[in-house]
Amino acid sequence: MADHQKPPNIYDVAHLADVSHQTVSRVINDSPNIKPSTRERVLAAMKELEYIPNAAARALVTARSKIIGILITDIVYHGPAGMMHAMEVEALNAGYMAISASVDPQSLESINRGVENLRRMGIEGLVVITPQSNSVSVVESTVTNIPVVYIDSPNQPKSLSASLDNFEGARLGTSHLIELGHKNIIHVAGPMAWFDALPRLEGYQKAMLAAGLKPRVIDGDWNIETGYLIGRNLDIDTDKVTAIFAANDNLSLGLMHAFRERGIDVPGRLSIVGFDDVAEAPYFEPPLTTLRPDLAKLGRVAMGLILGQITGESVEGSHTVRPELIVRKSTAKPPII
Amino acid sequence: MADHQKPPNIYDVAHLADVSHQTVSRVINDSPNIKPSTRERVLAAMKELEYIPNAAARALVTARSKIIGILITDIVYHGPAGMMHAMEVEALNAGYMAISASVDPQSLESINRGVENLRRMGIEGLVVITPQSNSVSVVESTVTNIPVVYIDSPNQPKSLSASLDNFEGARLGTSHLIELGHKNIIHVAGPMAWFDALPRLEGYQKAMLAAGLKPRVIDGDWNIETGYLIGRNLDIDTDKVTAIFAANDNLSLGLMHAFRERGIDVPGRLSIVGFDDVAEAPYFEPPLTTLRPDLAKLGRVAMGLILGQITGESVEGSHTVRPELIVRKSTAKPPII
DNA sequence: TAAGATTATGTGAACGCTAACATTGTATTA
DNA sequence: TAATACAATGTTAGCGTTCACATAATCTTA
Repeated sequence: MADHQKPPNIYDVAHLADVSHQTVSRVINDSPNIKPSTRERVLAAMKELEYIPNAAARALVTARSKIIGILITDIVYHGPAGMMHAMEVEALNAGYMAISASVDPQSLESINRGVENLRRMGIEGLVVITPQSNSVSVVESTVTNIPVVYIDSPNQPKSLSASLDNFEGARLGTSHLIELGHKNIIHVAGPMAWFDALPRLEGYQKAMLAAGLKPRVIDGDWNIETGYLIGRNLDIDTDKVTAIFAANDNLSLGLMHAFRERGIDVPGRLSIVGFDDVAEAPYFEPPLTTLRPDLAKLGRVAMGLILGQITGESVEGSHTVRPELIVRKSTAKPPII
Repeated sequence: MADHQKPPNIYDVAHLADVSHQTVSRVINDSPNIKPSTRERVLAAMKELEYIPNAAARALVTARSKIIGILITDIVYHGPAGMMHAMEVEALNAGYMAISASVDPQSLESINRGVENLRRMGIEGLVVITPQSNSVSVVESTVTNIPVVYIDSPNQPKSLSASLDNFEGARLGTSHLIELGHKNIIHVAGPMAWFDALPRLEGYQKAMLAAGLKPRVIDGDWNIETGYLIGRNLDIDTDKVTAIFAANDNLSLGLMHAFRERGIDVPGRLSIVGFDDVAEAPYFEPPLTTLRPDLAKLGRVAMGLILGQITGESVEGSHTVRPELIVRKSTAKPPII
């Protein structure tokens, strides 16, 4: 309540340390050719005054905000905390600050507003987390003159991207079932408006065809409820289905919930593989075999790409992070039918 | 790849619109006393040049960054996306940008660094999401001269806070069990280093005592695994335990997992109430009765408090958000033992 | 229509910092 | 010791805004 005095500036520090303001600036920026004793005097003065450099002034004169923007076009399924944190740390290590805006992927206006706000802050680069198709083009057309990196978007020649190797993950999961001896394996696919869904489908198909098996796909989305409904209606006897590769853990959870209701034993009668390895997966009933994506790594990679772009180290192509197969109790050898 | 020319400034716009730079500034800031025709000319010029106001320059001269900092001291359990999003939107509506830093609550250095980084950006206010005890004092001593609001911290007379009404939530959940006819209800508590844990315990106790029942508490933490271990070892027969109020959904999930292994029917033999209403709760086996906190609202409230502080509308005291009881299948009348 | 009030616009300075150049001090070499 | 190099520091200007003030244009009202 007492004194809301103006915060100290570089001149105040200079005055106290009895040097020019430029020398203070040099100390702040670790310039060479500063006498150690001088540096210490300045440092002491900064400490005494509790001096904090004014980011705005610096950004104004250098034309570099030291801020990276993160545009999150979907909040529920993606952009989990771990990934954000990883990105933040990566940025910080390079002297950058990360700032995020979450927008509604369905609304162009929302996306535009988000981008606009980030740009107003003077971001030097942008990471776009956009698991859905429509958002990309909007961003692409809106944001020019700063580097952009996409997470989870399909590889686009013109722009950089970091993505999960969904194809390989799906192949891995499906192969696991095939190796156990399953022949009739269904894939419950994710929504095709999402980038992740298609390569997961393709990875499944690839593995099936490679083993001489016939792929069979049921359309789904990412919701537990959908898995549940599919599970309730699925006829597993006609085609002697013994395994399901679901496009994500939610679907798996819903499926298993339905099967339990129907008295279909997992994995005795039916094996299930999910995708995502959500935190609860080990405690599903039964614990779920699934693919674990290293999202933190994905975030790090993406941030690394952006920083590389900014500092001019040209990095090319698209970078991919491979998920790991986590085998739990939801998969077993097929029953003899 | 073509022209990386310097972005246009206010003078460029002024020139094109044939007015002074100050008039452009007025248009940007919606000043009164601008002739409509002039405004339109300026607006057109801004559009043509794709002019974006330079936030740094503005922040420099106004000494207001229009940025609110959010310090997240724990990333795993809290600060879920929904809350962040709500805060962001709230800030945006007031013309502010939210910027977050996530830090390790165990490391004072990490906390300090996080605060430091935020302050360097010139934040005008700070929201601290700190469900653990130790962090608060650090922030309190470090951050002076800008308003701070705590989320989920205990009510502190000197600083503002927004928090979940854990006490009331716990009372609600316990009362639900009591109303069903349960007498021997155990509380599996959360870790006491977390602010949320104690009021949940107290709310449970209050409800029990009010009904003339004897509280019985088992120490836990927030982890599924812990719930599982407790569930495996719990003797429910000696004391004729018929219900458990767990401090969160994770514990409930672990407990139920253990009970299923042991052949203890939920809710036939044992009723369970959780806390949090995680997304998977409806698909637990059985679907979990739990308390749903409106985290988005909590975020909104907190951001509202900060903005109020900044704009000078003094808001007093601490604000609380009451969770809602969601009754599902994990609770039923007690069995006759 | 002249005086005052009000609306609309312009001018210069300042915010706090760094870049570029200028100057001084100190060490090195001939 | 003088000439030179280089290290250490200082001086000035400018980044793109808004603020405070000054001025010009227009509207009232007597």
